[in-house]
Amino acid sequence: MQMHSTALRESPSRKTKPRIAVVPDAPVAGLFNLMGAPLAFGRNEEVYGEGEPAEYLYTVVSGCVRTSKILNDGRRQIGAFYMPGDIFGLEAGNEHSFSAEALAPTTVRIIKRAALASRAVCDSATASQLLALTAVELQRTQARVLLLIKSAQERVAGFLMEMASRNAASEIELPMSRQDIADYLGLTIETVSRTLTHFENICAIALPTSRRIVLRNRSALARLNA
Amino acid sequence: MQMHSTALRESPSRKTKPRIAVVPDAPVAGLFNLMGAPLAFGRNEEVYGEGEPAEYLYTVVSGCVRTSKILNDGRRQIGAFYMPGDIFGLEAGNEHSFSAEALAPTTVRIIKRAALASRAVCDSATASQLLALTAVELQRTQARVLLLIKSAQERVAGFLMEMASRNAASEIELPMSRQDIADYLGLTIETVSRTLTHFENICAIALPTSRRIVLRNRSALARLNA
DNA sequence: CGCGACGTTGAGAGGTTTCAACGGATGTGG
DNA sequence: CCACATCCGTTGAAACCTCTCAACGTCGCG
Repeated sequence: MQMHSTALRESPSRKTKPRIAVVPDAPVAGLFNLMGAPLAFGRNEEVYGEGEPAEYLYTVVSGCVRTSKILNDGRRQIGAFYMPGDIFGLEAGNEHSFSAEALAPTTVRIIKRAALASRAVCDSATASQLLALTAVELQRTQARVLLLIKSAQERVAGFLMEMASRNAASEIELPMSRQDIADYLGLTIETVSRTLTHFENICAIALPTSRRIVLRNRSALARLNA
Repeated sequence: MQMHSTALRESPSRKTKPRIAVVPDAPVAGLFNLMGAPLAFGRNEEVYGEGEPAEYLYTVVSGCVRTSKILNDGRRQIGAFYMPGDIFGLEAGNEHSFSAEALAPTTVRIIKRAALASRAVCDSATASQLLALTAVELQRTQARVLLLIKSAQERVAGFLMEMASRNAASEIELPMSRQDIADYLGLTIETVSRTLTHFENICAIALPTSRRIVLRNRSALARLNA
């Protein structure tokens, strides 16, 4: 059994107290007119836990959320990263198969699943939006599978491209730690770090800060991504 | 770039001519009352191709289907294996992102997506079945991600458990080649082969034939699966 | 200043791939 | 019916990649 990852290095902190966020509406599906008031979470604060009943759907207003799961051997698997406008909390069953934590100070808005479900029964627009949401999630997960069968370089390059595609800009501010990236890509923190400095050495990227990445040569990255 | 996989070793054959299958209804969602007459495909015959418009949904009546995709570097990625009762052809967009081929002589039944979509607008039962179908697909893909971050042994063990869970019996007849398994798990054919013989050596399985696998010690496999 | 969380770098061990050869099963043609 | 070609699966040895263990550097903060 190879492939080490974090075993709960994160200390769940509840330092940040909930506050009301003043942020323009993110580009979410129309059904989120039904959303309640914004909720705020501090860094590493848990939005919901694995195994809890999945009562709500969430949309990120500001900040960033990761979903994760601890395997029985202690390794951690990241489900996904959600940026402003993204919706998470969707589940096939009635309870969450991942837990969700805020990567940074984050505000989300919630909607009751039950309300959505009952609405979907008569309102086909709501139903099709739910379907579309699930389909998008499926597509992302399939893209992830495509990454995971590749080499470390390709995985990291693919990850950078994915992050860049959300920002449009060529400079990315990563909200997650190296450990998060490693657990997301099924690599170790050291391999991620080494790969990034390798990319810097071949001038594909620049690393002004460890959390800030400038894409110098996108086509080179795309080539590495194969 | 590590990790070699097949580059189109299969020769698409159209030897088998379509015939009518006489098989009891598989345990599929109720909406498949709308299904057309059974269609038959021969070994390695293509059901649909990547990039083609996704006009139909399919359900496997007998046989087995794999979905696959050729990456631009020639490697092949298997999307999934579909057994009798399974439904495939679901797509987020309007065209297939994978191609589908019969692994063995196979019969499927089809339904027009457009018909389903228009029906879903007024019939919320149909809509929720579609949603459930997509959710199941999502869950399977997430399970796949969980496998892919693990070691070769764990992947193969997990694959065997997955196959066994569909058969209930402790003896599995694999419809797919070693290469298919390798491409599904992101490993090489040699690693898959070696891992299987290793499992045989530790008496976790028996291999009467290369395609036939007897599970001798499920808990040992589950442990390897971690 | 010193501590702790985070990130980088190095060296060695281990796992998986690569390249190669072999054996068995299947199907075809003589 | 047998010889042969082909496909599929297995096995071996060496190269390569990633992990593991360890040390060091940086940053923010009490």
